[in-house]
Amino acid sequence: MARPKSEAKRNAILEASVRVFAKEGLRAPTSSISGAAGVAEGTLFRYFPTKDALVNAVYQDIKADIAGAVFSSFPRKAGVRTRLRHIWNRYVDWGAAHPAAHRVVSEIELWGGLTSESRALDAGNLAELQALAQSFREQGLAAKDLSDEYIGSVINALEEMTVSLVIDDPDGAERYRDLGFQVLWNGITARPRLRDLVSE
Amino acid sequence: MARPKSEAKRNAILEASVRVFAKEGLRAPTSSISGAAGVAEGTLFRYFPTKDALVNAVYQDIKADIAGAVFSSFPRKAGVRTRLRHIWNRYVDWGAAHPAAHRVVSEIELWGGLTSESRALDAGNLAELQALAQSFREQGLAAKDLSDEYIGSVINALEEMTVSLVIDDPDGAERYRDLGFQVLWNGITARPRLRDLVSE
Amino acid sequence: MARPKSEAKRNAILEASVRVFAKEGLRAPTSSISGAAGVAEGTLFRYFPTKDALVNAVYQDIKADIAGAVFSSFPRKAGVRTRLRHIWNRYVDWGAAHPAAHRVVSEIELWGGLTSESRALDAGNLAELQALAQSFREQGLAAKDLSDEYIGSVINALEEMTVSLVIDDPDGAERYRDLGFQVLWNGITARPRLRDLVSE
Amino acid sequence: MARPKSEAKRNAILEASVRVFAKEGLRAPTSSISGAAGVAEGTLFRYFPTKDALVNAVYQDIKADIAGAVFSSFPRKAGVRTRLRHIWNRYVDWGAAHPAAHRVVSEIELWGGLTSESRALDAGNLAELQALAQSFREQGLAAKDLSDEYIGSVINALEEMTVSLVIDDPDGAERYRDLGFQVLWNGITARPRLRDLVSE
DNA sequence: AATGAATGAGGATTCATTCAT
DNA sequence: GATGAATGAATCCTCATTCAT
Repeated sequence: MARPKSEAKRNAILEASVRVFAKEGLRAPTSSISGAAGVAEGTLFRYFPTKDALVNAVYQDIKADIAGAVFSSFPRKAGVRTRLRHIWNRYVDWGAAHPAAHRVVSEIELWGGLTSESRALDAGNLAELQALAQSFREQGLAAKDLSDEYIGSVINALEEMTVSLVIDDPDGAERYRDLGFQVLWNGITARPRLRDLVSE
Repeated sequence: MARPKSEAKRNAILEASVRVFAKEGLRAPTSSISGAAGVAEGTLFRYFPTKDALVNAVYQDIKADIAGAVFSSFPRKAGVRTRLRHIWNRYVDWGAAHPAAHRVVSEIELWGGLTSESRALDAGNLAELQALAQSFREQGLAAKDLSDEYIGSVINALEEMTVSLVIDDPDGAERYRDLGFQVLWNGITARPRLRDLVSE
Repeated sequence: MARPKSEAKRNAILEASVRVFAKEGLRAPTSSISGAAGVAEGTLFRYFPTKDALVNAVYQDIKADIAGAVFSSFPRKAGVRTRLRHIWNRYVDWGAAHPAAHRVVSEIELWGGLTSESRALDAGNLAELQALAQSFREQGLAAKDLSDEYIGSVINALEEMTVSLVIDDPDGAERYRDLGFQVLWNGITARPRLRDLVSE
Repeated sequence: MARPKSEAKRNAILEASVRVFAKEGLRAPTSSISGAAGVAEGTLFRYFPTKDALVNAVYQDIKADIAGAVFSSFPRKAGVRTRLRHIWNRYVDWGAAHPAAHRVVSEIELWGGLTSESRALDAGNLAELQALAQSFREQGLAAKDLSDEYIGSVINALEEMTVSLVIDDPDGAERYRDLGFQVLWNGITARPRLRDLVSE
């Protein structure tokens, strides 16, 4: 090879994309991104054939980052509550630490140009979430009528809410994180005689 | 005249905007909108001086519509739960009935071009919500540590989640509506004796 | 209508295209053309949706012009030779008078982007030519074995040759025109008694 | 060294150029050509300093190939008709065998970037042709008023016509070749008592 | 000598907005 | 007031060419 296609440059473009998209939205020109990445306009297109492909790559990159953050040292053997709390904390912390990426993911999801491959990436995370939801239900902790999928939605909705609150008010981070988990737990666990069941 | 001539034409443009923006995103050309509205390209700009102004007007129009749907015949004298349930049902039903508008509002909120005037519009709705949260707390129903604002966020997050679920699966509408409210209620009301256990 | 889409402007663009394409080839930028036509860059695309469409329109426009020149006051009742001579003269004269257009048509034909609609336009002219060839043959004038189609090809080939010669050397126009016709006539008419000599 | 290393590579590029130019036109990117030739993008420019130079080289290469095909074992001592027939057959056969190269030459000739050196190459062939025309005329075979140059043009025009017909309809190859020659011969040779017949 | 990554000027096309009718 | 033709800046992407490896 004359010069290998630098991984560093690819990452520079992805990171610049996050920064620029966060500030200007997905309608930011590719030239802003190449500029922010310190490469020529044409170079961007050697790494990503179209702007759409770039956006998809940004999405996949962030999703992989989230998955790494959330599932690294995941206490797979621990009790349901501990595992859920792990995911919760990790995701909220990730969001707090990466507000730009968080914002960009939201915009991309609304965007309408995601490839099915990109969408498939979520399946992994989701599967893990639903596995958790399943053992949650099997232990009789779940309020009746809640499906695995539904529980996943609730977790997700309250995670997103919490991340937004934390980003808007970083000083309240820990409080929001705890409150959110409490609301989540109370929201989805069965109420009557809970104390017997919740011994963990 | 301050107002341009035809209110009907203005509404046609607003409605076309919702349809077109829902399908193509905010990056849809103004010419698509004027076309969909059955007016000439130039006419649009007699009603809205710029595209940004149009987007803001769309936002305000939808928000006003939501407010009308949610607060019309609001049982101001009824109990907290009834009032909350009223808001909950009305909002979810509105979302189910207006998926396009719902989607467009989400995109506009992420968009970054909302004027402060537009943002202020929400204040009204929010005020009502927080009034509700306040009496909710005053009656000792709320889990401790939940501020009015925070309760508003939770309501909002679970509303959005529920609307999305209903739009994706209209047949489950009523079930999602009820489940969502149950999760909300359990999530934010105090759990008499469980506090001890939940301390982590 | 606010302002009708000016036919004059459309023609200005077509004529500028011929001039510019003749000088710079089909790879000339559209901006050169709009500039030469005295309109804005964007205006060109209101009249022709793509560059390809423009090239096709140029082709059709020129072909129509040729057909007009060649078949106006066509002596349909006259003898074969007169009619052939009419076409011959008119075409050669047209080419001499429109060297740029002549050149551009050649390049477009080699280009590979002609629509079937554009190609169909030639059918008209060709039909007329072949009708002529047919009556030519029916009168026993044609050398044996020459099909209508083939005769058409010969006419065309010698016409093109003649036009090129005339363009390169305008002073010899009349001579080339006469010589060419003589070669054509001798080439395609039967030679009563010469067959013996020509046996190879 | 003056010559770059691999003659094989140079030829691979030239042949790939013909293939690619025939399919995509001269506007084909150099990267398509290097790809088709199995060399790196940069390698092409070690053999040909610019794209224009490559096109000129392609032209010269094809022209040399034609000259080889047409004038190898040329019966220099034979009669005019035999010699003309030799050239005719060889050229038509070459065209039939190399439709891509034939097409590419046409496009290059229209292209406008040929160097004078490239144009000069034809001179050789042309000289031979005109020598033929000269002895043709000297033997009193030519119709009066036909210059050597003019006769060359006619030969060329009918050759091109014939090659095109053969490429479009390979089954008719031999027939087109013979017919074409007959038209050519009749077209340019004197007709004994033509004036009687041609009374117009 | 060969490679292919990097470059950036250039080109087709879009679209918000203006303005003549 | 309504229209839609006209505008040209802005954008995505291409590609001939250079140059580090």
